[in-house]
Amino acid sequence: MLSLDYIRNNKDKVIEAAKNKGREIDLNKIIALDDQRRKLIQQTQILREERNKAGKSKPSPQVIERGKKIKEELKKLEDQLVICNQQLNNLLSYVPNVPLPEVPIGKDASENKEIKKWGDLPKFDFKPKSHIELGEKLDLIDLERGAKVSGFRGYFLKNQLATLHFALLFYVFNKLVKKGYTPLIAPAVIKGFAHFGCGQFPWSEQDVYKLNDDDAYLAGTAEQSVTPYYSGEILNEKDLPKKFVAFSPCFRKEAGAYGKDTKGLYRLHEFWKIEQVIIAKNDIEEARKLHEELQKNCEEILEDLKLPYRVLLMCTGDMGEPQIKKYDTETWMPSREAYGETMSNSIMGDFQTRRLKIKYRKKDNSTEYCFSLNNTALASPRILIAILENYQQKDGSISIPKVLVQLIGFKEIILKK
RNA sequence: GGAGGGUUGCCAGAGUGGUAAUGGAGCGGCUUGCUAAGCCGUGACGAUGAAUAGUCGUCCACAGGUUCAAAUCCUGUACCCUCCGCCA
Repeated sequence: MLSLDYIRNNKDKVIEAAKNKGREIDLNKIIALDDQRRKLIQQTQILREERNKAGKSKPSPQVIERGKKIKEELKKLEDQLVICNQQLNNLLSYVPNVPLPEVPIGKDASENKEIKKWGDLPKFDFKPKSHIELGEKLDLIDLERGAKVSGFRGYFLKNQLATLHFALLFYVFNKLVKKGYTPLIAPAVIKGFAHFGCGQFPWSEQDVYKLNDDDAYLAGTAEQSVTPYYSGEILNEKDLPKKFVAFSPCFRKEAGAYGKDTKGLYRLHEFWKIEQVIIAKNDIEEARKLHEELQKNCEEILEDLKLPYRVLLMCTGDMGEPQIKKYDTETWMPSREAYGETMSNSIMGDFQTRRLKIKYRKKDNSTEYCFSLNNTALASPRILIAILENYQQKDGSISIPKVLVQLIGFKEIILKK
């Protein structure tokens, strides 16, 4: 959410940003509604002031008569104000955030900028298999029974791969805990306000699972439960930034992705993630530094795992509505003969914290909305694609990344007779 | 699932129809002068304003209702606590 003051003072910027993000907004309508809202507020305040003054002592019959009149007039104005606020908030909730100047302007993924590449692509002196083939041969992934039991995009991870999955999650979780991030096991069942606060609603409602008739939804990422952790609170400046590493199950309907990535472990309804979330001061330079820190963390993880990756600076057309700057980190996946997205690192400015009412008290005693940031640390099973395919051997076995061997207790996955 | 109790500012806590006591913390200021103490100020949000000035309004979990007037009375909802039942 942008503030009305900001919108009024930066009309052209906001219009330009929405255009670059491919979103339609009607700022003139928003400003007209805000004018109307202010007028109604002023009118109600005058009447309330009169009522309050009359209420200071026992009223005379004339004052009671006048009071009845005020009550009627107020009721009319307040009803108008409710409608006005509803319309205004509805339009306002669709206004996307304004990207930073260094963000390239572009229509879609083709205009993202590659800014880094790491690691040598594996050279196989045999025909490499996809993770699906490897998973079937070594009895590590059961997609058929997954679909039978869970439905489309369902899966079982099995045998050594199930153990590897846990080891990866733990390795990454622990790595960030050691860096001073506060560990959290975060809920996956969350209320609507959390989705709205993070900017998932109103734009991506079709991608979220709703539970029965309650105010209960499944989270698509721990960002949606951890960012609202401090909602409605005022934090102390000296306690910022708050850095979290959170584990949670993640659920996505993938409603807009029918027919895309329908095979294997790439696009799933249910997966697990270690997420980094930061609540920081309202300071863009500090936010840029923290953004780089989050980026370094996820790159270190891929380097520990010795997986080749590249980093993209996302263009305006391929970033989400709340974001002002975003890096995607993509990991090499031999069967795709391409890098596939495994991490996504964003600065949100005060867009989410304004919706969630997360503020902090500054040294001069005034309050200010915080900034929020988040980046994936590890998403599994997707990352398993890269591990299985990059670590496959000529004899059909799969070696294990060194950093995990101690944790997991075996060095390779081999075909069982 | 059943029974009862509760929700007031950063915290504690008074307040049963006339518009939020009091104590403490933190922060700021002043004074004294040194293992610290005392005094003063300080809730959030909104309208108006150049203003972090003043004035006014709103906020006692949330949403409605009754009333000239609601923290206070009524209804609904959420959450917390205690006990019983069930349970990984």
